[in-house]
Amino acid sequence: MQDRLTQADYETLAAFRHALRRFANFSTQAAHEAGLTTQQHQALLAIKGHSGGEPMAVGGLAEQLLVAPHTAAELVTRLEAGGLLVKVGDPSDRRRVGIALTPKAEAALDRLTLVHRQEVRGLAPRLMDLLRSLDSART
Amino acid sequence: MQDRLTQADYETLAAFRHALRRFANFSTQAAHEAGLTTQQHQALLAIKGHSGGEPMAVGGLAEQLLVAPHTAAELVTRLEAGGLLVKVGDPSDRRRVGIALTPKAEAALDRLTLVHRQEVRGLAPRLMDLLRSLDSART
DNA sequence: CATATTATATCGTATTACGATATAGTCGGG
DNA sequence: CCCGACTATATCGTAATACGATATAATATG
Repeated sequence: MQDRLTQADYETLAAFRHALRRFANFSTQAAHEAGLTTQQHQALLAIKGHSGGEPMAVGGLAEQLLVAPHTAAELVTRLEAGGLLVKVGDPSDRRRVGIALTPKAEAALDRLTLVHRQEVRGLAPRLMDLLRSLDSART
Repeated sequence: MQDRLTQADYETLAAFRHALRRFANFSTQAAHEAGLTTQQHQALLAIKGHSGGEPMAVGGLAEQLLVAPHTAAELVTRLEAGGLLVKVGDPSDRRRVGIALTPKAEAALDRLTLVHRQEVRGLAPRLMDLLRSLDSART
């Protein structure tokens, strides 16, 4: 379990990080081509992928993106300015600000999600290999 | 292959990105506790994980980190100032600047790599599930 | 030997997440 | 029913860092 590190461990972990960076890079570029920053794209995806019944609020977005609530608030402000989402008041708790995607955001996200699914599918075999390599030496 | 997107696709992809963010977050925090930024940590890992015979140069580091060469040069400058690496001249091409880890860097990287291997091992099952989910609907 | 190309470095700038703080709304005890 | 504690969101100034444009040095090519 906590056996010594080998040079192969360093190499595998380096390759793993490299693969993650390549994916992040691909994603950032795809987002930019759609006129979005990668954070904006990931915010839209988090909102769309939010399965709960209630619409997502600013705080929930912060939680999904692992940023501070006030950072999510800033992000939402920029997205709203770009016409990608609208704020909807929550009658049951008027502090909360629900957020909903606009058709423009849905369209952009749809395109981005298609190419991302494609990319992840292509990436998967290599990623799985690396994950297994890091695990295989386990006692 | 290019079948329609379902709500499940959005949710799986959102969960995948969430998992990646959690890993990135863990890594950044671990690096900070070791007195490094995450880029510095990843630079050290890339250098250590570089298997080629020649020592890694600034340009090679840039390639591994997917940043512009001059960004890698800045990063190297900061790492050198922190006593984490030393530049070694290349006699065969005096433009090139080889980079080698100091014992201090080796020690920090050793500790970080152990906890990262642990974290990746814990992360692997979930990640593999998500990767398979994105692939399973494939025709 | 002049010019193009490659490798690294410098400088100013823009983006963005954060800390500190502010405002608005909710809730529970007395 | 109202006051203080708490929660949700928002604002502002700041720091970190990757980038574009550019510079310098070394090598390669014709």
